[in-house]
Amino acid sequence: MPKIVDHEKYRKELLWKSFDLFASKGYASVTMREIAKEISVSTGTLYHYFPNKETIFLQLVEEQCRIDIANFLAEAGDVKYVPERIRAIVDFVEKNEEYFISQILLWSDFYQQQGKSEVLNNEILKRVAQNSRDELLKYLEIEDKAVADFVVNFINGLICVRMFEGEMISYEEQGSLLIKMVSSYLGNR
Amino acid sequence: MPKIVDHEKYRKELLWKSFDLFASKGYASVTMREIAKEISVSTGTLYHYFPNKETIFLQLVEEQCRIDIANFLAEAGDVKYVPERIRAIVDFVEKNEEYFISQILLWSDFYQQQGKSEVLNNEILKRVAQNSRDELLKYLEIEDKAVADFVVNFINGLICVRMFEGEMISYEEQGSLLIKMVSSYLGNR
Amino acid sequence: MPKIVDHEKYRKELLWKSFDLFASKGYASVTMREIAKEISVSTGTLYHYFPNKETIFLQLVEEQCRIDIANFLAEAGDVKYVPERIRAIVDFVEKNEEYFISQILLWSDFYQQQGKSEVLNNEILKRVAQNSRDELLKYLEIEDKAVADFVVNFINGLICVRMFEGEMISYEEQGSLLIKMVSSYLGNR
Amino acid sequence: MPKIVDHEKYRKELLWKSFDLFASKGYASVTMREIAKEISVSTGTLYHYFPNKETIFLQLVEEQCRIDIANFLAEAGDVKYVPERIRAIVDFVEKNEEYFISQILLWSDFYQQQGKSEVLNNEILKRVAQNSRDELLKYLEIEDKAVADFVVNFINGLICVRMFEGEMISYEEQGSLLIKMVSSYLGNR
DNA sequence: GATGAATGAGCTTTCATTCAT
DNA sequence: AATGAATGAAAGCTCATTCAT
Repeated sequence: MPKIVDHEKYRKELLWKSFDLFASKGYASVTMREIAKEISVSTGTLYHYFPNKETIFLQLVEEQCRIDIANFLAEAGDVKYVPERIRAIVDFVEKNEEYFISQILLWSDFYQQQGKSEVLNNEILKRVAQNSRDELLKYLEIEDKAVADFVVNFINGLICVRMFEGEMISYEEQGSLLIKMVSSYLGNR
Repeated sequence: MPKIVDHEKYRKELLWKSFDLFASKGYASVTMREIAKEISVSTGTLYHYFPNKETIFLQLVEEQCRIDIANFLAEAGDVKYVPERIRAIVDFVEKNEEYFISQILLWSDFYQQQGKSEVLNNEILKRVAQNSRDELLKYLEIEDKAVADFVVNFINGLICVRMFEGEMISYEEQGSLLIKMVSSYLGNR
Repeated sequence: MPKIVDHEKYRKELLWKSFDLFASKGYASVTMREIAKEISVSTGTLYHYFPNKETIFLQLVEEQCRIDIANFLAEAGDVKYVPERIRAIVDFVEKNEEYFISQILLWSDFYQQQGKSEVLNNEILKRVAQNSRDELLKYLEIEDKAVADFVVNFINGLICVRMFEGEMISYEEQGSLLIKMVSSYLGNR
Repeated sequence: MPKIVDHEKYRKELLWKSFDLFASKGYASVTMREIAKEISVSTGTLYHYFPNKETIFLQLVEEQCRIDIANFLAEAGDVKYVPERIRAIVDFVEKNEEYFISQILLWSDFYQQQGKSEVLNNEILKRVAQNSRDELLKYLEIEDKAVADFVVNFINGLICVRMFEGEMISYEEQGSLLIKMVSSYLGNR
């Protein structure tokens, strides 16, 4: 009998332990040695559970997105009207802005390291992006898919812009505008 | 002081020559040797004109943004109505998507290296971001500043989303939707 | 002592199962994990039966040589005249060239790891080398031992040269020449 | 002006300084750090002059073979008859046996590390092997190329056999036999 | 001003071996 | 006896930066 270890479970544990490091330093500048040290194993052990650095990152992204969505849904609760649901998303993003910014940074860093086509063809990333968007669309319950996409895109833009321009743009103002626009558009159709 | 003039001029020349390399490979994965080779000087010379890699990148970002706006304005021409002006921006972004993605990447990269507060307080970046937005707002000629910001934010979101999700989102669909929304909103006020 | 018998038997079984791997990849580039996987045991078990990688290799070489001779003798059959017997050897070598090359490689590898004197004094290797040569000489049935050695040496050279120079040297041509030389020499004495 | 260094000349100097290390430890077990230390430069400098370990080895083999042949020709001098020329080669090999054995070991080691097809298709190795053989054939001045090849192959075999079986085989006996065989064969044609 | 040789810390990854279970 | 998780030194190689010329 080998040492009794639930391989899968331990793998996920290691994954979570490495989260903070990636979140704070990005993909490229985190070294395998650092990860190993952070999660208190040897580099050898790290490679026993993950074939390479890229895989650690990818699996982390996947795990993490699953949790994000669950968190949001739990927190957002059931609200009746579209405007309130958009508001819930905007509020959630505002509250967790720092986190979402570090997410974009992390993805960008990975993107740069791996090259465009690698990223766009990466099965895990594709699945994660698709899944996140789907869950959000499902939550929004806007029949016109293009409009639902519009909302998601705009909110992404908001994060992105806040990242580089800071307080110049306000969630309150732009969120309200988004709601008005969408309401007006959906009402007028 | 003729010497200084030459120095400055040459510095900018070197900067421009390195542009393509950064645009296509990002910040992190470009090496100083590569830059030197691309612009046909030695690494020593590179260090004579720029104190380090980061500075090259930073100065490049600044130069480049100045030109972007000019390019856009030249290409977009004078159009009478707001919808057409939004369309012009969306088209410009679509045509130069690759370029705009590398812009985001470049900025993200810098962001990560410097830390959030550094970026938001960095004079160069602040000026550049402010300036780009101002020029765009001026071009749009939308009286309500919040709405103008809305348009700019959405387009940023579009780029960002396309970067990670690829063809899943279409400029045509989302651009048209943006125009309809804004028109409808402005008309209804 | 039935346990010991089983142990020994199992050890040899493992040895044989690892043969193909060593033969095709050499000594250095085969890892213990690979061997373990190939023979369907854990690395732990591997170390239970063999103290280290080198020992596996060494014991394999010994086992293998014993079999080589048997194989050759079985295949070669009884032929009457010296030229035909030389031809049989050359043909056998040509047919099993890949194998003989990996033999040389295996031995060289060991040689390098152990140093010259170790090799020349290594009982196992000495016995194996001696035995191979003896069997070959016995098969050749050439009375003049120097001539028999000559044949064996030449064939060794052929393998060695083919290893580094490939198709440049042909078995057909050089084998025929060897036969003519030896016949002529033996006839003329 | 850069530091004045004759790049080519210095490269060869570094090459020669690394010779002993390879000769005594083989290819695989010599590390880049060891080489760097041996020749008193940093690993960075090593990589400034050679793109990788393989290239160092290959260029060394090439340089070295050139010298070997020159040495032999210088030492062998002009001798009139074929038997004497064969004798010269055998004597040279006997005198430098240790060296030739380490050569075979070195090549074998490299062979194992790179894989068969890599070696047989390697342009440098092909050229070196061809060249060495050509020079030897030219020296032998035996009209029948097959016979000349025969001599070279046999001598290679001699080295190879001596390597593994040591004193069991004598240069004196086998060399004389080779000469007799070839003389007899050439005389009888 | 200009060159490119030189540095060496640091990177990801591998692997024989050990040992708790 | 058997397992495979764990180790960590060491491998080949990269790269921003310095500095003698």
